[in-house]
Amino acid sequence: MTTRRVRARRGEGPLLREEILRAAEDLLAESGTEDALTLRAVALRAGVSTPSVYLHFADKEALVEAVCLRVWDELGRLFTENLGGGDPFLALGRCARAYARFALDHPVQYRVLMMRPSAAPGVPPAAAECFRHMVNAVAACVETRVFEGDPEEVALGLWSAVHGCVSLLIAQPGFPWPRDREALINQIVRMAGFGTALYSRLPATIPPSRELAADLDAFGARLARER
Amino acid sequence: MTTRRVRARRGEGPLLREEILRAAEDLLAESGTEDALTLRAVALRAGVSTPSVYLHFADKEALVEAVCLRVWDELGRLFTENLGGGDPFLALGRCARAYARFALDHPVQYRVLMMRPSAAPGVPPAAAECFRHMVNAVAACVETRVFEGDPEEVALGLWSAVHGCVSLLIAQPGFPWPRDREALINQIVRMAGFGTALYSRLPATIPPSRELAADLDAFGARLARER
DNA sequence: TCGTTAACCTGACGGCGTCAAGGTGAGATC
DNA sequence: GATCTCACCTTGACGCCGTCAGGTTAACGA
Repeated sequence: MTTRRVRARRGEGPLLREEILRAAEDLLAESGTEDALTLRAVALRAGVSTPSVYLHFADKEALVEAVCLRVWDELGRLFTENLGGGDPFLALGRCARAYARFALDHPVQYRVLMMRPSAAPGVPPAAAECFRHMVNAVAACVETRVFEGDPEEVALGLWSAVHGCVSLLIAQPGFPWPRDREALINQIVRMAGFGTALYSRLPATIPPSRELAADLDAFGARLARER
Repeated sequence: MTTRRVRARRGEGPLLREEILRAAEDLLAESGTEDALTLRAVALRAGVSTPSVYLHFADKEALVEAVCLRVWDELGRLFTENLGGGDPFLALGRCARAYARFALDHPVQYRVLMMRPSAAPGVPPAAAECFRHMVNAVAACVETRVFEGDPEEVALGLWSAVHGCVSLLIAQPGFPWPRDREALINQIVRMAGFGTALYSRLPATIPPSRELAADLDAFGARLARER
């Protein structure tokens, strides 16, 4: 759309904000990289002059951030969906998988918001809500004693693990990744969940590898036998 | 240094490459962000005209990458140091901690190389060597049976966990991080290590949270009693 | 001394984010 | 219906950026 936009009527100025966001969103979807989001390109697409963008966004950074933030509402929905009920440990796992799937479904937006030096101090507002959800879910796991310690710290650890996996998948597609991404995510989520549950219970000095392996074998076998 | 560089003698053209890298390195260290690495600024600092940079680097991307790659030799050294000997599981832990420390010591370089869409396909050469080291270390752990499965896949999982933690620390300083970074790293490393060791041994369906917690308690207690 | 050529420079191009200033037309006012 | 007003948007420019085509300079071999 290079046709000139008709001027909004009085009191309807903010409409332009929405149209600019739409234009930027489309541009991002088509190009697949945020480099395509130049103010000129966005303004042209919205049928408006370049500096008009400044009527609704402080600078380019604010525009890009706003564009990428739009999809994060979806993530909030995913969290509340998956944290619904049932066993809190399983709920947390579902939640982590949903997070990973979300990130891989929106790689550009995820990169912009999570893998760049954030201009504003503090947590990105959208991520803050998700984090709050997650801390609650972890707290529920602490309640059932599957986790121990400060829910915030534990949540940060779990978040780190999942974020690490998806961010590497996004930024380093050249790594020797296994075919099945879903399986990899599952591996990470289980690793993080069980690892968190286990490590706080271990004595300060752990046995040598071979003995630890045998002990873990026994534990796994016993767990399998019991049910 | 804005003084003009004296022209290199015949056959000593490549010297300029080194001086440009030095200038860029200094600029990066002083500013703390790769945005300061403009070709003009680097060239000025090196006492040379802007297009002269192109005599030794294909484009800006190549220059920035070369600058950031310089510190990765150090990481290779750290790996071989820490993977030296002793229990392979412990060695892997030392290695992961060294990796994290390295990343936090060189946040800009780490971000540029690991948290951006890599232009070149395949693993960044410097990271590839580290990865090879890590796969070997994991293979040693598979040897002692503390880990199971394909060493490459397992290594990717461990790498993901540590990378996730440090990349979040670097890109999201506003998160409610605990005071003690070292402790956080330790938590992540232990989580990843023990989680990887444990999860492959568990039955397909795991017990509900409270029972799992009790089982893990018992396991931890038994392990503590045994030594 | 002179020609060759490696080493480097000049000047320019198009594109970028950003800003100061000006236009313009829809709706209120008379 | 004419006029005024000001919310909405444009024009034109600035300085910076990466990049390139072509020219200049000086170290060396003959």
